[in-house]
Amino acid sequence: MKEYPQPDLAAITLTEVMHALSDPWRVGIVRSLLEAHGREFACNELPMDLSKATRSHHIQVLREAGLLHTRVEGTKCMTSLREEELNARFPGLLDLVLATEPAGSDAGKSYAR
Amino acid sequence: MKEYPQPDLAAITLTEVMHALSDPWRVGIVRSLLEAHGREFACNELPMDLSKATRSHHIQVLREAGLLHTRVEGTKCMTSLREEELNARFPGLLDLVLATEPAGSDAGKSYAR
DNA sequence: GGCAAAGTTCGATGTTTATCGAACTGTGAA
DNA sequence: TTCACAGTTCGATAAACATCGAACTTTGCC
Repeated sequence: MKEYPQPDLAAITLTEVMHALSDPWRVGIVRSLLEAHGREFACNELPMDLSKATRSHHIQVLREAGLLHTRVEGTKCMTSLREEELNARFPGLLDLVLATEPAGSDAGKSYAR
Repeated sequence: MKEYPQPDLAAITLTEVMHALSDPWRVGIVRSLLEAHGREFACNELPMDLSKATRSHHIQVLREAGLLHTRVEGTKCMTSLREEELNARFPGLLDLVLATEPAGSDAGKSYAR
């Protein structure tokens, strides 16, 4: 598979990270990863009702904004949160995501739009 | 002039507020208001190199996302940050804006793109 | 080799967005 | 009332974005 270049977090602006988090699906992904406490996810493990292409797109946006790390493992690509780095560069950001309850707070497994 | 309806912050999602802050001009406005420590600004006091129409647009986006309060005073409209409410609803958000230095950190008075 | 599984890339499409100038609306003052 | 000032609203335009199905690429496995 491909290589996954990781941007240097120092070069990411607040605006860019905010843009990455301005989509409900993407906030949902970050929240899931936060709640999973370090566990990695394969793309299609994320319970989103979207096509493969769109899912891949959202993960790419998050990766390019410095939020995600992706490791290739066989045919899968395991994705995790760059938690420590993010806490250093944008202190309070992840806490905010975790503390702010999702829009449709009835949602259980799969993300609400 | 018009009335300025204020949304209830409880109804604003994290995604919406993130979207409002996903533009460099708008982050600049919020940062200015934060640094001004409670002082109100008239629209055209904000040192942005944009047309009146665009400036008005950005302020509207921020207002509709619950970030700004606008008070009519004569022909001007004085704008301020809903600081306390925001700290209650999105704890850490404004600290984050304040703590994260602007992109072009050489910028002095007027906002960098 | 042949095949399935997991992602990515490639158009295409429809929606949203930022931006502007121009026209409009109130307000206050001469 | 006439004028200027501060904002808003209205097209219009160009760029960015979300979304999908289809085609493609890698990898692992039989």
